Amino acid sequence: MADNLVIVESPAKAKTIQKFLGKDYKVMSSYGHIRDLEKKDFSIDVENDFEPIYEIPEDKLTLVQELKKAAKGVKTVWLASDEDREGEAIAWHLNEVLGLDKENTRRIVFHEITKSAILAAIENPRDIDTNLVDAQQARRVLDRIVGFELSPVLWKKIKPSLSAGRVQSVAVRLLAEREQEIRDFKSEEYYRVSSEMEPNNTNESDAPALVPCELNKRFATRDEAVELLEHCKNATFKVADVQVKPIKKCPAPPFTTSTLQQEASRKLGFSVAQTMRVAQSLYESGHITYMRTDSVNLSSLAIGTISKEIKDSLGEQYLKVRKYHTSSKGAQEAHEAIRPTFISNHDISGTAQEKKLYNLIWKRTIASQMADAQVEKTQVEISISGRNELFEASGEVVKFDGFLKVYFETSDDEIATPEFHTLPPLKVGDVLTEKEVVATQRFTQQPNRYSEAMLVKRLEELGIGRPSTYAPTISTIQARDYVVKGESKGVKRSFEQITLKGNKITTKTKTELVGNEKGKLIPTDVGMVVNDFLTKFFPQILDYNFTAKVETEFDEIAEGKKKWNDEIKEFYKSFHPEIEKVSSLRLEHKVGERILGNDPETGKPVSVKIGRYGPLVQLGSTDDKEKPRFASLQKEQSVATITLEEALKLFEMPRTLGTFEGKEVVVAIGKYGPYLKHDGKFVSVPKDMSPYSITIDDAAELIKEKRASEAKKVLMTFDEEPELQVMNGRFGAYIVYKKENYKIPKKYDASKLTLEDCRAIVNDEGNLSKGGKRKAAAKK
DNA sequence: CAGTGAGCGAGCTTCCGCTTGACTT
Repeated sequence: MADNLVIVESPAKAKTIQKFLGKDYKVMSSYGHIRDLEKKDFSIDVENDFEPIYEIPEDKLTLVQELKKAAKGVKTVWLASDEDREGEAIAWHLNEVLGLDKENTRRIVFHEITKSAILAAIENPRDIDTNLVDAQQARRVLDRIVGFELSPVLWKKIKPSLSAGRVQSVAVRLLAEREQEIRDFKSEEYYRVSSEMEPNNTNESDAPALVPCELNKRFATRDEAVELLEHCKNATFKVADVQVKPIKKCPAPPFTTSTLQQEASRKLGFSVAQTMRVAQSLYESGHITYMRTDSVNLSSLAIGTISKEIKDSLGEQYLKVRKYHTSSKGAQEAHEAIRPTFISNHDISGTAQEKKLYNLIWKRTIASQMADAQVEKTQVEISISGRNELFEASGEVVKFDGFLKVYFETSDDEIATPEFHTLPPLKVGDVLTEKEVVATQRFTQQPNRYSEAMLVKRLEELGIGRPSTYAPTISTIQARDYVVKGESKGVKRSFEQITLKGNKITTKTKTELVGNEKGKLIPTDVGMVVNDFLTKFFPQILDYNFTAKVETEFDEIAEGKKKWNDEIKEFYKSFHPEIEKVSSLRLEHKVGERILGNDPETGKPVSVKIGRYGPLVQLGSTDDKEKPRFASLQKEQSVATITLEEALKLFEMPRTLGTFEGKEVVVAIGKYGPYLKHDGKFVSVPKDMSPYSITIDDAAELIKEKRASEAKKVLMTFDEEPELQVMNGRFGAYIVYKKENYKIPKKYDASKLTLEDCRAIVNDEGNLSKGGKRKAAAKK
């Protein structure tokens, strides 16, 4: 029986520490928090100094029982949760819930999982820091107040089940404002002039022959650009200036959660959630250190092994030991940076994704302790006789590759290698001849939408959210339908390219795709309307600095300068009346509603707004004797941009097309797009056909096609057993009997099944497909 | 697979931060 119980937050960590401490110590994990505010109710006693009402969540009950039992049997309990606000609170909750007594309880902390760090921690125990715990309680209570008071206002004013919170609402705001910028953006035309020139005295054979360069001025009009090209026909080009400057390039610091998510997104195309899933599995199998961290710090042990690795494989000159400092707001630095546990492992075994991510982490870690790259940058200015504009060219020569070496070593296509191009040797006064001069019509670009990783970056800069919540926040705002991760297909645009070559000027029209963005976060109508509402009525909460402001208060609580309930009371005093006020506001129009005009036929008003099930258009008003008509917006339409004409069109659905085989055919737009209804059956209208212009003949054709493909689905029927059919599905033949699906075992030839075979298959329980059960479980 | 929405009704939804789990085609 061990004399000591050590409790940490993560089971993987527990396993490692167990190895360091040996059998006198039993190391267990709390799996994060063991207690929280009650899930259902507000659970803050406002009248009683904002006393929080805690509960042990159901899924933690057995764990807590086990911890209690373990604590009873030992001399000393060591609370070894992380050294940050949340970790301190976990220690305190454990202390309370397990009923530990002061004599036998120690609080210890360490920032890195190394034997020496843990032994040192055990030598230096302390008491639970109640001020830090109070700072956590303030954080927790504030978030509950904001979330649980704000959300019901949205249910009442916009639509049920929506949510708002200190973090998610600001995340949506960032996206909504960017979207507004894009909507307001007016693209402007300009002309960019570039050229390729050849030095007249080319004698060095291995140097590049051509100088790519660009004019230092953009032209607003085509005429100005053409005028320059005309001028270039007879102009002389001379090197006017050559500047050679040494530049130093420094490696990036080791990964934190947020930078790992950004790099994995850029270089590997991983989503934020995917990165975390893969990193989790690397962590659990012991390949990397903890993946939820805001620290760029490396343990001295790690710096030692990394230095040795660099010296041994690349040489001393590539080594430069560096200490990085975390600059991000609100960082709590309870862990190390994300790094390989053993830097000597250049590769690991695992899935393809695990290998790729590990490789990225390995390179970044190694590079972070390597020498700067020394680059010589040459900037050249080329004058045009008779004009003031200049052509500019630049080239770079790597004098010492330094940390860049680890990128060059493996020429992995997925890893972007920095590009350096060199110039031919040039000196002032050298004369050049133009091979061609090209003026290209360009348009100023609309701002980019956020990718998941870019959003995380921005949130981190603002100090909003924590490493453990970046990925969940992104799923929440999508689950609420505030944001979709989507494609904006972009539009084709043509542009002109005017080329001067061999004293001739020619014009070509080319096309390009603009605004084509994949996997970007796009706010929905609901997201835009909710954001407008929240920023208008609760500007203090939606303020980008709100979190930073409350964080400084939490810091003061942690330092013992302020009492947490006083701070919360102060906040509540101003916040709660706002909630009451806005909640009882009688608004003339529904939030986000737009009046589009009147229907020319009936004269009734047409409006667009967010309904209980999403965006809709309304024809007629509720005060009218006649009930108003409603129709949902189509996927590509939006509350902000729909016109009266487009809205009126929506009311044309559902529409009766005529009759086919004596039964009515109706076209309508449903949840899954346009469809036909005929004789109680549904047929989808293909994407290339418009439901507005479809004719009864088209419809009849579609119905027949559907029947034909249906017929192919049924392979066999038996007169004796009408409830049994052999069907042709996506994965081959299967049997349907009394609405249950059965697999056909391999020993049968599916095309030659007899009724007896089928009965035998159905009677064997083992052939029953479990598909239905899984769906039922997923619904929960 | 296949719209609903304007008022008698019943009760539900929701926050942020810690941490993993496991019904398998």
